[in-house]
Amino acid sequence: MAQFNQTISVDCVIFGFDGEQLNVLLVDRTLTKEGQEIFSDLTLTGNHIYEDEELDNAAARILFDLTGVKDIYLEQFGVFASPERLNHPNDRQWLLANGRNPDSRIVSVAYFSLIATKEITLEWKGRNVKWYPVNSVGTLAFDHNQILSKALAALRNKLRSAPIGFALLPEKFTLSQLQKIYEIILGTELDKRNFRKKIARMKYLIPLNEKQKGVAHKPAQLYVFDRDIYEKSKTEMFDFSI
Amino acid sequence: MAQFNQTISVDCVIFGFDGEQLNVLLVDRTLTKEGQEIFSDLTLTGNHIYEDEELDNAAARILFDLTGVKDIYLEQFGVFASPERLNHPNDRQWLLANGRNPDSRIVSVAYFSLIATKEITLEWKGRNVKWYPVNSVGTLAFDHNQILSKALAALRNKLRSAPIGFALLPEKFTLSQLQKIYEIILGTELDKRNFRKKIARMKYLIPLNEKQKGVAHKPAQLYVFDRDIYEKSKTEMFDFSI
DNA sequence: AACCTTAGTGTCAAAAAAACACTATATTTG
DNA sequence: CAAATATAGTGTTTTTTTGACACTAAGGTT
Repeated sequence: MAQFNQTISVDCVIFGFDGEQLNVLLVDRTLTKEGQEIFSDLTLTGNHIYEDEELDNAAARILFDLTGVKDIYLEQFGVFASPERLNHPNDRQWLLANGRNPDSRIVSVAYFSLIATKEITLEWKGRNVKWYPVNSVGTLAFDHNQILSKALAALRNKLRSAPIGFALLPEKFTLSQLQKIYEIILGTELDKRNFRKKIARMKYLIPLNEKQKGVAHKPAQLYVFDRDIYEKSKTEMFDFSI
Repeated sequence: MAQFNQTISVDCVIFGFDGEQLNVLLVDRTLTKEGQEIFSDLTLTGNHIYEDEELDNAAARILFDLTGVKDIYLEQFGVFASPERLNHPNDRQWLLANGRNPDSRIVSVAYFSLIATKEITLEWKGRNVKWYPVNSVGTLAFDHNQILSKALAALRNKLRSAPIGFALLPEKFTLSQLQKIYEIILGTELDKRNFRKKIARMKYLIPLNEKQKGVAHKPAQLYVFDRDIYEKSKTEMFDFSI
């Protein structure tokens, strides 16, 4: 059988939470030529992998280059390799402008990641990378709308079965903040008392001897997420569902 | 950034159920030279993709070549691309013997699939392809043990949330056969009455005016799975969990 | 001091899950 | 042909989980 070589890239759907809404990190690849804007649109963050690099490491590297943070939650959720990936009039032009062959298919391994936006500062390095609210993302380049949509589905799925929401919060957080994450990602309102009943079962949620300060209302108890306890409890049981 | 081209293959973890245990389709790539066996070991079924082929189509093609059956349940569950994929002393030799470059990494998109073994006859086409019980699979070539293990996890996960078990049964089946599939794949015993209570809710499970014949006990009611009703009910609700 | 805002807490009803044992009907055997 | 064997099929009770629901507490602000 004939054997074709393909270019493989890793695309990261980086979700960020700012306390109010869910955002996604996008690259503005607006191209200007002699002061004139040729086109303007957005892509997910991504890059090629090195020849001898693990896929997971490539995704972590891309994330590190953008955020300067390591050990971030990352999960592979799919591969995309449609030959008709160029779904936007600009795509072909952009590939040519970047020295790529627009006729070679790009196989894209997709990861999603969660970050508390306040915990990091974006390292732009000349690229135009910004947070955009997930709800108001318009048309993206290539098949990136489809990838984003699958990423959201995978995120929701995962959030129901594993305590990944903590990655979107600062180290110390309140239960109301945690609840808001569930509400925004899952797109439903949750009952405060029922929510607290459930998370009371999670032994890896540790209350601190510390309260919120400087808020114009009753200060909330602060909690931390104990990863060690979680890792141990994982083997014992499967107790997380909202 | 430098751009490396990679060989992409699709690996299919084809699960088969024979009424008793869960099997997986493996290729025996025993190599003999001048009548002497050089080595003997097993791999998952897989192949390269064509240049302009959708990944899903490539997986379906591989499956069709082996089984002669189309429209089989297939699901992508991961990508594997460790540079250390050659984990067996034979792997390098085998790649050389098959005209492949053992130093170029193979990126492998993995699918799993479900088949009722009795419904098909394997089309060997000169290759040595057989069913092996999942429980007693030994060391496989490359990273195929890892892929198989992830496939099983994905299968269990999927079985809990979607009615895919029917793909492992003949068209007409009994509730006891269905229950056995759940028990064997999930690795737990299920209560007969509770199981039947749950599946009674599934409107796409249609009882026939037909019973088992030639069995030395009370003959069981036969059922069919109505895919159309299932597809409709999917949009209405999410009612499948065992 | 009154007000505003979010934190925090318990009960009851409904639904779902889990435990549990006997009768029915076909074939096979003695 | 009577008994044995093997699996089919069927309801009730208890326990657990879920979902609905409303008031007091404690800070800061006006």
